[in-house]
Amino acid sequence: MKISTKGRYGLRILLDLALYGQDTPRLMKEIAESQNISEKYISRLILPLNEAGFVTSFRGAKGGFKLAKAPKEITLLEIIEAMEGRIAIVECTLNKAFCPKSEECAACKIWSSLNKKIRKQMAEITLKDVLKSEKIKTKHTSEKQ
Amino acid sequence: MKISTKGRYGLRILLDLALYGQDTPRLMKEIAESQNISEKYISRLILPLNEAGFVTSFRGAKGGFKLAKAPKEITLLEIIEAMEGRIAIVECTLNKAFCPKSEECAACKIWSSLNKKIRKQMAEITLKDVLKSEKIKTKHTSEKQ
DNA sequence: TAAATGTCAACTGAATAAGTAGTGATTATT
DNA sequence: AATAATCACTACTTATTCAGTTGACATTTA
Repeated sequence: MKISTKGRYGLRILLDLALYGQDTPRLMKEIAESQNISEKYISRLILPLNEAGFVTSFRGAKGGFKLAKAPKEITLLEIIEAMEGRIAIVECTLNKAFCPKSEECAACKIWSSLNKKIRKQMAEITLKDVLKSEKIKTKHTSEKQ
Repeated sequence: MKISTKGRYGLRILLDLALYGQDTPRLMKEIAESQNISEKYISRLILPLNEAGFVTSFRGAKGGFKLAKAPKEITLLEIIEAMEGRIAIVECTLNKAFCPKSEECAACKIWSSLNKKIRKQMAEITLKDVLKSEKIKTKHTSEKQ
């Protein structure tokens, strides 16, 4: 029952872009330094974020990344699922052919229902909410998002 | 974001006891056969369930296990946490010294809040709920196993 | 007292996750 | 057009965790 580092880093990258990448594109190098993640690893992690439409990439000199959507339009669920694939707390939620015994299936129903609730909770949290708690901490600095 | 087999098997064992172990103690061997798990593995998995007070063990000949509580008194949260330890979808929920950067901490707040919600959801589901969906399925057969 | 049971620790193999290395393609600047 | 800076993608290595087995030991009822 853990969110992988992929998922966690995905959130941090988007948070970083929301904070510092609104005007000019933000370099992977900058994200890497700011977030203390190797540049190489960032370059791998940012790919699915791009694919999911959360960031826009600008190639060439003066290139980099910008957030492609408003923070309130990006949910935690979308971020995590972009990074880790669909959330399924047990296998049979995704793969129905996974249950051999009937008892297992009774349990499966419960797992599925719980899975649905968890995904719902995650869909109700947006990047903006994360930003908010970030801002409270740094509110003196008269900074924008 | 997966429930481990330990947790899943824990639920299945309790479900099995709730269904078939109410009158006479149920043998590990029987649980093992019914649930298609090796007897040896069962013997390891049932330990934390015993420790948590969900089952009572009877030693010696004619021994075995019985459910120690009413199904409605056993929550999914308790079962999983007995089997896997406290649920913490990210490490810093348990271990505050885990956050080096401020951005991480903003994220941490969100993770903690989500973690709390997930645990709440799981605390609202009891073994009785699982039993219910099991019974609906097998109500024609007037049979067990 | 012996057969049947539960308790416990140590170990092995498999699967997954985390992170690195390197190569190629694209594009703004000069 | 050349170049330097960027993103895009694949293959690989290492570390960690998970799943399950083995086997010795302790307890208890018929």
